[in-house]
Amino acid sequence: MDVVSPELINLLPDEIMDTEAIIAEEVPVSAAQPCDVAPVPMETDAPVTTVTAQNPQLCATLTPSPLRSGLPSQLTLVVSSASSSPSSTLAFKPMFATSTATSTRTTASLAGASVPAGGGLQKLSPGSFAISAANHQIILNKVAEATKTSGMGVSASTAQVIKQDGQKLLVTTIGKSGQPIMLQLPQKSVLGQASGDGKSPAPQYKVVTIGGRTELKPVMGSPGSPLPVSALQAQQLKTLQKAQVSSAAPIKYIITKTVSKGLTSQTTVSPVIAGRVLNSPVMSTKTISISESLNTSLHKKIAISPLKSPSKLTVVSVASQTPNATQKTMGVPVNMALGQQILTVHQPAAVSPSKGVSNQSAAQSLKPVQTVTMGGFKTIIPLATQPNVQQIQGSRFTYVRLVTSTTANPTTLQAGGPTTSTMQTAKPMVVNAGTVRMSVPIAPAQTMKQMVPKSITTTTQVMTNAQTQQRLIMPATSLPQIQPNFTNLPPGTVLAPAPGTGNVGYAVVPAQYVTQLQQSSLVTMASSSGFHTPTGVQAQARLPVNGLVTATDSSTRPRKPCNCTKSQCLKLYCDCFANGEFCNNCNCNNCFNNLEHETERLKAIKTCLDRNPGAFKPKIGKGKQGESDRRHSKGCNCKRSGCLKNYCECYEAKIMCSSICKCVGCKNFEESPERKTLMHLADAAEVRVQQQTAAKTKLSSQISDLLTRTTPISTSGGGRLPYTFVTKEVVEATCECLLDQARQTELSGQPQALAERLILEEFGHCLMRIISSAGKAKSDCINC
DNA sequence: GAGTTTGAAACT
DNA sequence: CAGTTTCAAACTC
Repeated sequence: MDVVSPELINLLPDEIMDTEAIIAEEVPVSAAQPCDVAPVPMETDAPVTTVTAQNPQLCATLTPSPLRSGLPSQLTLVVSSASSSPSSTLAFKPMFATSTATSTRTTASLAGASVPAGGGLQKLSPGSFAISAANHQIILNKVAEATKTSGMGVSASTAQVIKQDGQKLLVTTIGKSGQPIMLQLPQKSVLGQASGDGKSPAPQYKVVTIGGRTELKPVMGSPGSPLPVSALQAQQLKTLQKAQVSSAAPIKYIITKTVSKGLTSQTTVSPVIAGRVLNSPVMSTKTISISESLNTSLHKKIAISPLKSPSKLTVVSVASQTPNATQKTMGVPVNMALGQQILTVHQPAAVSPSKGVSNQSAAQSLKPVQTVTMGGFKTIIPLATQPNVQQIQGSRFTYVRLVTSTTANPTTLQAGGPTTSTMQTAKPMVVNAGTVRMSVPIAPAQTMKQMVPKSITTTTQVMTNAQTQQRLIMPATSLPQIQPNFTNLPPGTVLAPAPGTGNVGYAVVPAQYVTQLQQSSLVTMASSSGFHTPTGVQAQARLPVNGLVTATDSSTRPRKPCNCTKSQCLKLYCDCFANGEFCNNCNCNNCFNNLEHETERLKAIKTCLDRNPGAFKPKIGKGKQGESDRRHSKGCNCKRSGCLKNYCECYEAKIMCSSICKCVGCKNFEESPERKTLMHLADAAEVRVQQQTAAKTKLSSQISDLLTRTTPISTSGGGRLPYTFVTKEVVEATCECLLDQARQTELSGQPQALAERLILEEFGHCLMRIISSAGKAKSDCINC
């Protein structure tokens, strides 16, 4: 039973906790459902996860698991294995301690009696999902909070892998936007390395988001091990895509992850527009190589946070590790599917936020794949492909509601859901069982764990009942809830489990902080466990008007640190707070603008919103025609600065004061000579700075080049001779030699051509002597 | 770096 | 809504 902090519950918006709509979709899973019989729900309004397998047929349903504790998660795959290994079960445990019992229960609940509880599953890693070839099921189970990873008694020796030749696992999720996600295990895929079978071909795990196009798009990031897409898969994909409803050309990502021999993996995130992979350099296709080892689990999660811009996309990837070396684990990035699904982004309509329809109702209880646009915020991050993810979109941010899979019953599920299958030939099993339990941040669980110093305590528990597994049980007591207006919450805010509250509770987490925490998490994990992660999948993708996605590292986004001393950074005095960001690397004192004080922070946000519903809305509204029409939403009230100092918000924003302003003695207007003078000065200063910077860069380059080219010719040691040997005296001596040579040739009556040649030869001799002397001097210096 | 100025935010 | 206070950034020395 999960315990929710009443204090946090009070702060939870109703929208977040609304589960009624989801409950209706909650259906048990019929494990006996044959893959070839189960139709594939294609309704885009419903979350559909389809897993198809090739040789042997491997059909599965995925219910992407929520992140980390408190994020009930369950990923279920129904496997039709030709090899029918009696006990071939594979358990992928999530990075966050997933109890063995939980996985077992999940398996039992999904597979019926075919898998005895606690017996059939082989735990390869702390719980992500399990594959049971015997009962034709693959259970991807990421249980909600796992308080303890260890103690599960999982033995690597018992772990088994699926070794069917040519086996492929295709997981396709189709959502509202018609974006299938394929999880593929091609070529004798081995989903586990725990067996230590060195001869087994490198298992590959592939997650692909396909755009609206009918053809399967290339997958990147699988060097040396291309993931073949069989005709069947292609057909399935085509079928899926034909069923897609989305007419718009969505911007999507293709994420591929290849796990090679459980040692390395690469993840590539490529923005895709209308199913087309954008190879443009500016698209910042990100490839991440992540090391994995047998005793480490790689858990990747991708979070999207729109941040302050309607079209911003924050991608967070966290690699974590199971320190318990006694467990041979195979990090199967179950969350990759989740992350990728979240990552799928629709191209928002280029509409000014001011034009948008304001919907104060904020979050809505929607079908898992339904998105909500509010406050004119046109950015859409469709979670359509995510069966258990819902989007709650605010004016400047997007919430994602993760739907917890309970006991997925394909039959019931199909009945309950609008999904339909068009992949009969692919023999897919579709499980569309999702129950919204809570809105959770897209932030990685590890990140959240890292963020929250208060570790999950015993209050967080995973439901042991198979039917209610991973559900979050909310307190029966009716608690007053704050209802933060989603349209007015700080931009980029996502909801995160409150620290110390386990699976429940929410913290308003600025999107940027997700990446901030991500960075720190990576560092922490790497340093603590020796797990080296070259880079994390984190980027902020911005969706400009032209629809192209440009990924920028959030770390590069400048932000001035605040210096608050009395406001605790919980008032709009604090720029960080006002911008919806956590304080990070600030100089503030007694800062409460962090996750450790998310309760206070939520209250402060609520207070601000009560005082001013638009408190977190940008002050500088975008005009219809660009910056020329930008103006302060409220106008300034300057009295003494003439609106020509940065005290003035208009001037600071480099915009003119408008009629809205109540300033006195304003000089910040178009024809103002003072303003023009200041502008010219500012421009000139800027030019000077740029020139200086360019000059310094050029000089540095030249010096570096010079140092490089001064490599001695005659030095045997290969060291670089100091160019300082070419002193003034040396130059003069050289010139004297050359002049002397010239005189000699002139006196001897040599032709001019020959004279020039002799002079040049003399010059060469001089250089050789200089180099030789320099080398000797250097050698002498070293010897002494 | 300390002190002052300034105007937005917060408060009454 | 207006006046006052608080606050932190901008600015000056």
